[in-house]
Amino acid sequence: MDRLLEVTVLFQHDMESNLGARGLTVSRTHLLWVLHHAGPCKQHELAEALDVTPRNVTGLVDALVATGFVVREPHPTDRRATLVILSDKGAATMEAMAAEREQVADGLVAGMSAATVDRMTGDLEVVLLNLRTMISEAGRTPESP
Amino acid sequence: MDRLLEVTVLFQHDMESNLGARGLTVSRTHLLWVLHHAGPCKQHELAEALDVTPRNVTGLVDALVATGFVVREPHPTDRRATLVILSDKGAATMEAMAAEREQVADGLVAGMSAATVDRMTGDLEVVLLNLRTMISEAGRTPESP
DNA sequence: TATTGTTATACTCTATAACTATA
DNA sequence: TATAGTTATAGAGTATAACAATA
Repeated sequence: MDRLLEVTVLFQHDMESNLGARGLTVSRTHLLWVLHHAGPCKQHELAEALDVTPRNVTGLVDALVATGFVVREPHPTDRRATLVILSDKGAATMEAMAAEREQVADGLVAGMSAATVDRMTGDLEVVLLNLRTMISEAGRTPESP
Repeated sequence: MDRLLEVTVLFQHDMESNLGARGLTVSRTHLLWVLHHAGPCKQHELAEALDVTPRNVTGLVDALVATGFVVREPHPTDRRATLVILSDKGAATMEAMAAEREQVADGLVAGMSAATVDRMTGDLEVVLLNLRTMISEAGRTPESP
């Protein structure tokens, strides 16, 4: 199972490098990702989607506005709320990332037959179920780094 | 390949919860892990092992001393350096974590035959190689959260 | 009264740069 | 001069609590 951890760590690390080159961080990208899929959102909705406090969203959106990835607009019907919307730059970035994502997914299974990939996917599904079961059952799982 | 990411995210999240319950963080545990395997270290050595600045190690060790997981001792031959050593509490914690780790590894593949596990391990090895190749080749890999 | 977002404050991880004590 | 660790400063993510404006 150390393979899994190793893949995890490498992936994470590489991801941060690439985002950094684009002027983004993991958290901010996560927020952009939600906007990309859900469309314009209230900050409150973003907080729920990211499982983070509203205060935290304020900071992330501030940073994304400053770097031009999103814009704030007043909510049409609720004057307490603000809508967060992808800018042209933000939308283009998300498009590019989605495309890259496909490439990477293909690259990861390079040299493996479709059957093998399906098989591994099924195996991982079992692991995922086991993991979920363990988490909900007790709330244990250890260290590692 | 989304299975992989999902496993990754769940794992990470659960790990943080458990460490938090013990009064630890991922970074601090990583440092303890190095001490557990390498024995007493100079802070400089820890900085290299964790791939982090010496200044950062100072902060981590400060926190671990304050919470009683490690102690600082003068280096026997180099009076510039300090040795960081696991306390009894720290050592006991690492032992417990190592044991739990085995349990979790078993739990992850519960219901899978030994042959299936071997097969999946081999598949993941290929993925790992592909990932390494992609990283060194260019330095690309995308987002995702 | 309840909700939305903000200011205020604080903790953790991380980095660079400058400084002290030793080699 | 070079090395080990520290102080000083800064930026990112995160959290709680108190507060304003609006429902």
